[in-house]
Amino acid sequence: MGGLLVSVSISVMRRLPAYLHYLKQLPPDVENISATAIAAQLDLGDVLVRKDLNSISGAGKPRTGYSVRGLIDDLENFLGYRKKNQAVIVGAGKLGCAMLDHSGFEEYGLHILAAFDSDPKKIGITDTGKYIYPLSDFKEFCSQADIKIGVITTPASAAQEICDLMCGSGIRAIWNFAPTHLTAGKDILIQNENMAASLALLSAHLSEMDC
Amino acid sequence: MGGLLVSVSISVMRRLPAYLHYLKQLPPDVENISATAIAAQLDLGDVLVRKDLNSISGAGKPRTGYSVRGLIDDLENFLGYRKKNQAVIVGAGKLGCAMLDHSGFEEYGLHILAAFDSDPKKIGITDTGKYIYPLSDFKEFCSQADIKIGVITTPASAAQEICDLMCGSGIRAIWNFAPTHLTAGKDILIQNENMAASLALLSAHLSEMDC
DNA sequence: TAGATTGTTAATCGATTAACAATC
DNA sequence: TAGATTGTTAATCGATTAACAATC
Repeated sequence: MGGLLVSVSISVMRRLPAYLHYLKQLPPDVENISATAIAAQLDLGDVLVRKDLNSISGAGKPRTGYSVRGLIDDLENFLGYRKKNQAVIVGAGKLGCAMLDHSGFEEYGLHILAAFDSDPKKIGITDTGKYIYPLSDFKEFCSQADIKIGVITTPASAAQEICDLMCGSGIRAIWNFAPTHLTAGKDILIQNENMAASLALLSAHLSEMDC
Repeated sequence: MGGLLVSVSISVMRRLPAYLHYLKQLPPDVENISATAIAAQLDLGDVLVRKDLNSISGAGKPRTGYSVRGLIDDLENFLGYRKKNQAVIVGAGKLGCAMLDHSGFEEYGLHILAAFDSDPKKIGITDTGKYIYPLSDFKEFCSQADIKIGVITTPASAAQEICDLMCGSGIRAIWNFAPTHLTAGKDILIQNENMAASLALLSAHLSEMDC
């Protein structure tokens, strides 16, 4: 039930999950760890790690380092992994269904309740027993369940329309997998999972090596 | 068959696909467009757009702007979307299969040939007719087909092992969806699709709003 | 020509790193 | 105490923005 009001830059935020993951896979008998050790494992500078950790935790002690347990606690709280964020998906294609049935997001506090699709053939129930509802039920469902997070896995052509629908249904944060730029009011966070950019970076790396 | 050897920072690279997507969805009668117009649509600064475009294309003309056609050509070539990059997936779970069957990556020049899994129950053929082979065939397959890109969609626990296998099979660029940090030789590009970080950003945005 | 737009050089901003002081 | 490690202040680096000159 933290609620610590610390604000941290986006670059820092991106590294925090990596620290947490590293700490969690340490053998259970490791009680303390130094920033230098973490940095070496994750290919980062040691001062950077110290600064990052210091900004969300006060747990570091000279000579001994950081308490692994304490750091995990602070990271999980700060990252919201101990909250239960309810979410819904729009777009029950392959990717949408894969995400709906994927249990791994629970670990990060994301609980995906259901998916919605405009295609009547998609309506039904998945392998893991989750429901796919008609898109017409979307707004009602979201306000009933007080959903704040929406995931878009539609084709690019439908994404902006769905984005608007989400904004009109009380959703405040959107995780967008459609390869397109979405516009929404500035109190709505749009987090793009930018696969096209990732692919371009892979391709560029290969081209570089050809020379 | 471009091959222009321009190198561009990662931040620029990430924006290029957004420009391309915007240009492609313009009505076909728009022949020229100004950096200012693009910038407004994508919530970017106009000078930034001009600099980005200028670094990969020489097509800008004072007073008229950029040729939409010319820009699309230059972007597609630069981003490697017109190349055919062959790739394979390891980890034929929900996400792996969704990606294997997803036709959308072709548009970005990524052709996913097949998937591999260590679980014998997963071996077989998908809805779209692609094969899932036993992991033991992986190395042989990659060298035969001269595969340079590997996609990892295994659980975190198996990811490093698969990463090593890929490196030993001639793969030069890895697209990692497992939530873990991978280490490989520095001539191998590891592109992490950092979902945990995305989720943390969504969660942080919601917490901020509670106050 | 005048005006819109590009491209470039200088200024600003933010993030990372280096140097060092503080502490157990 | 001496030494390892943290945390902080100053320096560097890179990316973005502002100002302006060049061009059609």
